[in-house]
Amino acid sequence: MEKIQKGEPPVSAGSAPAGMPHQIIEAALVTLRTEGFSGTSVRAIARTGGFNSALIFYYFGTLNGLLLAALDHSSAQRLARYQRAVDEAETLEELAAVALGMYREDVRGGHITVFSELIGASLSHPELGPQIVARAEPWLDFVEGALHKVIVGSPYEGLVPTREIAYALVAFYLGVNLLTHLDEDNSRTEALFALAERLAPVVSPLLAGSGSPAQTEAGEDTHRS
Amino acid sequence: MEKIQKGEPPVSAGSAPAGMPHQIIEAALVTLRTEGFSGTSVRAIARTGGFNSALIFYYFGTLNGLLLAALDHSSAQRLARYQRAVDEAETLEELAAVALGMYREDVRGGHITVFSELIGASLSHPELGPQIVARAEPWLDFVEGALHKVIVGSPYEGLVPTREIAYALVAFYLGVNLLTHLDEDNSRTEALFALAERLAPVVSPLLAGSGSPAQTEAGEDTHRS
DNA sequence: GTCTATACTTGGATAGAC
DNA sequence: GTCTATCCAAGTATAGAC
Repeated sequence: MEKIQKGEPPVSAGSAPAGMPHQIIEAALVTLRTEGFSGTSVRAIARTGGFNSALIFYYFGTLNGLLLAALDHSSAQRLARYQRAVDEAETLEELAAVALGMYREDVRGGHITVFSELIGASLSHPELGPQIVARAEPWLDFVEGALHKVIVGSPYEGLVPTREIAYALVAFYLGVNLLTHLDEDNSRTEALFALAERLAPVVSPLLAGSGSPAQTEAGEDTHRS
Repeated sequence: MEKIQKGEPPVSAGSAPAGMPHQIIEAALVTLRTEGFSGTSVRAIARTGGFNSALIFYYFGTLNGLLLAALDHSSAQRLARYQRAVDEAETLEELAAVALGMYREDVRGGHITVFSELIGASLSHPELGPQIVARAEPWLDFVEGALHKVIVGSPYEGLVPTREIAYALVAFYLGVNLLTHLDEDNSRTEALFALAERLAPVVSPLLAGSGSPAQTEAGEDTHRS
């Protein structure tokens, strides 16, 4: 019903570049970035890539299938690259710099745009929702790993709910990207990252082990559970 | 060309409830929430509201015109209500509680969904972008005002770039809402707000005037600029 | 002021020729 | 494997009857 039945085409989401399927994925990404989700029709993608629209159904079965494959493709590439950058960073300052670099690249390349578009789309196409959630999970792991790097060894180790904070950061990153695309000049977001860079050297020594972390000095912890 | 030319209909975006136009706006909001942007066609709205689709063009000229009017309507209502709630809050703890209440209400009512949908849409319909930006501005002011309430009188007064932080908070709120709609169970976001409520009593005393704000105690400020 | 009918365009998807 | 031709559903918008 919702599966392709003809000849079992050779591609399942997230494979290596290989001829026509790869060309189609690239065309889908370009279209998604330049036309947005609602402009990304089968016909538009085919026009962008200069191939016939029937090929999309031959290789990916449905338009959504292609879109998810395209998301996997761009996601896997970026995740691997960013992971390397984070691995090399040691201090909070360096991590902030890495984040700024990621952000700039994502804005220029429109990568997050693709993700945001599909999230927006999944609001109206509920069948996409779970698929998108699954694809956000690796990014949560990624951010959580980066958090661990700066927390381990500090007095806050074990006290900070890194999962929750990772979730918050991903949400923030997504929202910033959405808002950035509305403003033609990105001055506000740039100001934000500049602020983060200015703040990092201030927060850093705290992590290095200065004082007692989560301790209410006033006797105010009335309701604990 | 892009303006209505027939009879200069009596509604311009953001007016008070009045018969048919108001009924159309309500139908548009319901459709936006239940079907998402790409499901919110003229026909779908008319079906939802039980009126003829031609009325949309009569009263609002174009579908986008209606959508923006609908956004104005829901936005103005919520802003006024939330402003009252913030006015009554005094401490950081109370503000966190207010934020949680806003969030829960926005999720249930799908208000932010509407906003997110239109932001997503403006990626593919660039002509919408500036209109959406303009409609985000009052919310920035709102959040900045709330920030001032907690900062004034603290040692951080004048040091904290409230505008940037307001921007960050709005972005975060938007991202959280997007992600929330993907997860059928909102446990993660709830955990996040619970964290904020637990954290507020910790941060609060700092604002009350404990120590020097931006001062590295370790001799580690090697690179300042 | 409100609705019916319809013109026109574009969308996803398939069948079958090459 | 790739392309042409086509079906059918849905979209925006308008003209004109009531």
